[in-house]
Amino acid sequence: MAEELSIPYRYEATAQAGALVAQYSGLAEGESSGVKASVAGRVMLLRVQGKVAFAELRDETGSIQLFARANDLDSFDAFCSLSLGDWIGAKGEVAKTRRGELSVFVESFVLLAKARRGFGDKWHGINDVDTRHRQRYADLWANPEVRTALRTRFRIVSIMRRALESRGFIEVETPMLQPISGGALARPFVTHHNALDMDLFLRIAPELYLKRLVVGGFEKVFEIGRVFRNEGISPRHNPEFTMLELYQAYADYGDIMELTESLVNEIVTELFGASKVVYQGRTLNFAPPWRRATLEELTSETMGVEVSIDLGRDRLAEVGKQVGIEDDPSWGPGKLMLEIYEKTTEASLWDPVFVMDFPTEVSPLSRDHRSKPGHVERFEAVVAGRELANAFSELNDPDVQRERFAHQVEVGRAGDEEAMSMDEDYLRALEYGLPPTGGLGIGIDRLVMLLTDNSQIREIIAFPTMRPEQERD
RNA sequence: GCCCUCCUGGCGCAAUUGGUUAGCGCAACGGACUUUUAAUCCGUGGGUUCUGGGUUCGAGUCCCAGGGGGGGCACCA
Repeated sequence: MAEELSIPYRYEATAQAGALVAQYSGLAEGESSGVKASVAGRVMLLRVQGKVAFAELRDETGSIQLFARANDLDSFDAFCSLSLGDWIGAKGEVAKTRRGELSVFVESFVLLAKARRGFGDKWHGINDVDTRHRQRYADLWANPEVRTALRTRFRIVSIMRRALESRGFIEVETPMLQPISGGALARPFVTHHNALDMDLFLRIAPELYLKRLVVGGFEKVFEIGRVFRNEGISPRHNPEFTMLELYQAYADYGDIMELTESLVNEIVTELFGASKVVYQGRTLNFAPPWRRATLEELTSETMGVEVSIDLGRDRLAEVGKQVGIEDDPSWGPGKLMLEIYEKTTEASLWDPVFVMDFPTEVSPLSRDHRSKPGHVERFEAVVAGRELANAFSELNDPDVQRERFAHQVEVGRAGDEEAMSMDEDYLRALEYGLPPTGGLGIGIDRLVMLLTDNSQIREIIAFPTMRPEQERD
């Protein structure tokens, strides 16, 4: 109780560890700066040696040693009985010890919070992946690289916001609870509104609402936010993840390609000072212009023979069989083509490439290609073998959109749980007129993985989805 | 959802072909030490080996079921 009462409600540090180290690392061994500083942070190590004691204090910016002597510090005994993990504030002169370690020579200190649990082995930290993800608060301290990666994540989002705003986009918010789940092909989470006594879906994409805003007169909008998909968890999938979606009136997918490569390159350059980054031991070059090639060209390249939807369904089914795709009678040639591309080609693409002109069949919200029947003006930006972005010239003809929805409804009746539903309100919006519009979606988590050299999505999500722990005591 | 694999004190790890009271380091607790760097030295306590069954004279080790984790497949971003 006494201890609890003695813990202050605030503490004013005059310096942070990182800044002190940067400023005074030039001191000679045994030399004092003559400056007093107060620092606050967590005790990471403690070495008591009779009438002197050394502690490593870590704050958000780094670590600095605390040096305490019984002669100079009245509460020396209390200092020695600190636990690893305790938060303290300490004040004293900044100087180097005889051994040349920059330290705060503690004249007074105050306990800010007691750590009643330890942060694992002081050398190995916490290794158990289960514990690390369930107790992220401890993981973040025990394994500083985790905090570094998350900080990079938050910074990427921040840079992205600024970059978009500087291009005249405004950030908007649209419903997460939606009566109709649309804008992507995925299974939604379902929840219930009691007062309205109706089911609502957690959004799988903000797309259809953002385009409604364009109908309403917002010409350049973006939203960075969480979407939810009721699918399996894997090293690359979390049920909730963060997407950027943006829409630009009067633009087509060509404009969006230019925007995408410049936007991503701007983020990379601001983070690393260059357009090249190393991912999983290989260099990735984000410098524009990125390669542009059609889905069919790229697939033909890897197959060594011409592959396109012009081959017709039967020929494509044969090609699919050759590469190990088992045919599904509900698929048309477009879906087969996409399957073949994904199976044979996508993973082999390394440096950023715009994979263009998808089959209409698999792109219910994209506008028909201006010159290639059966195709839409859609691209995916593929980096390191994975889709990073998905974009298209938006379909703005309400009649065509209605047909596409109708086809989706059919597919859904046939058992595809990811099919879209008819969205009459969205069609009504289109009937008011959606100007030619280019749209883009970027998976922020995937981008962060690339830029933090992580192959595991869990590592760059602060609190990844997990099964609850079993109830204990 | 399917397949493979892992689960030992707070943390990191051990335990020979199943064989005596399950070891070690860190942390904790007590003691020594006035310039340490994972400080060192002496001492102490702490585990129903994920849970529940089973095989066996004997199970941390083998078998079955369940729980949780990880990887792969499927699905997707």
